[in-house]
Amino acid sequence: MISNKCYYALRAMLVLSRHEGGGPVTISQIAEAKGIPPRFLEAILRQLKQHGFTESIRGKEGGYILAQPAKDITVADIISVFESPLASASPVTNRPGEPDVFGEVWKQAEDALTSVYGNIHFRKLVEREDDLRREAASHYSI
Amino acid sequence: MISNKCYYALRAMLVLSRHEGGGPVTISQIAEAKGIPPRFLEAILRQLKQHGFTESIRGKEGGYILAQPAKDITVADIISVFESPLASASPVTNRPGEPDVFGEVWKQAEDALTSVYGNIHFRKLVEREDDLRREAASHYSI
DNA sequence: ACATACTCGACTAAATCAGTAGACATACTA
DNA sequence: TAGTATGTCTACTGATTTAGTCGAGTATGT
Repeated sequence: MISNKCYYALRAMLVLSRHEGGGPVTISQIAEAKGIPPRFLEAILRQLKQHGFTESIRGKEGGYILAQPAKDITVADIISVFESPLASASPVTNRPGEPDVFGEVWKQAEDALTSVYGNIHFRKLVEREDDLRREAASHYSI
Repeated sequence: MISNKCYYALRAMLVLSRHEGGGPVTISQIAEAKGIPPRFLEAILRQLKQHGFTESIRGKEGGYILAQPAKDITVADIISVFESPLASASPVTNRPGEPDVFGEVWKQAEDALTSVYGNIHFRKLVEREDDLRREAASHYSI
């Protein structure tokens, strides 16, 4: 299960990706666009910055921009900032001598998720968002 | 991330699968074998019973047995008892009119996990556990 | 009757999640 | 150099979930 915080982060990254090449986008603009509590978003964007996915510009005309090209940042990159391991790897310890049958299961699951999340970058998501908007519009015009 | 509770459930099911065809196994035996807090395990086995994966026999010589053949119960079956959706589907609501770009992503992730967890049944896990034990034993005898 | 099991509902402590608040630093502009 | 619009940092708080625990019951075999 993806947390609220992580989902906010993904949607904020989507906004920044859409503005790639344009000027910085402020916290308030993103918060407004996506309906995210601004003070919470602030913490999220800072965390993304610490992991090298966003850059910030202070002062008037400031805001946030992407620190990397949108086509190089994947959903997996962002998720792993907020959710420790992609898939499981339980905290409880087995009995001494108990064979770890599930270890391979978790590994397979993690690989499966990585191959999904790791292949979706934000450039693609922006395009997909455009498509969805067009679909929604044409739905009424037919 | 798989919770402790769910991981306990999986390991308990492994014990029951190993005893498939034999008599019932008591809570204390399973708790002892896997190092699970007994009163907690009790709740877990009851929950598994309510979902049709275990059966209980009361009184002396009682205990728990599988309600279905071990080869028909998958890891996905057990996980979905304890963790609501296999993959995400966030609780936060989008802005009205905001296209749901991530919906398809969650769906792909869920499918990927289902195809991993849904293809591992407990008969296979028991065999795998045997293999691991043999490997560990041969490691010392070489 | 008695011992050995499972059954049920309520309870609690600790951790995590979701979000808030206040004081501060920086940068542009007049 | 004052003012305003931005991001930065640390700490805090309430709600929810997780991980158990407890006490009093119910069924079964001998």
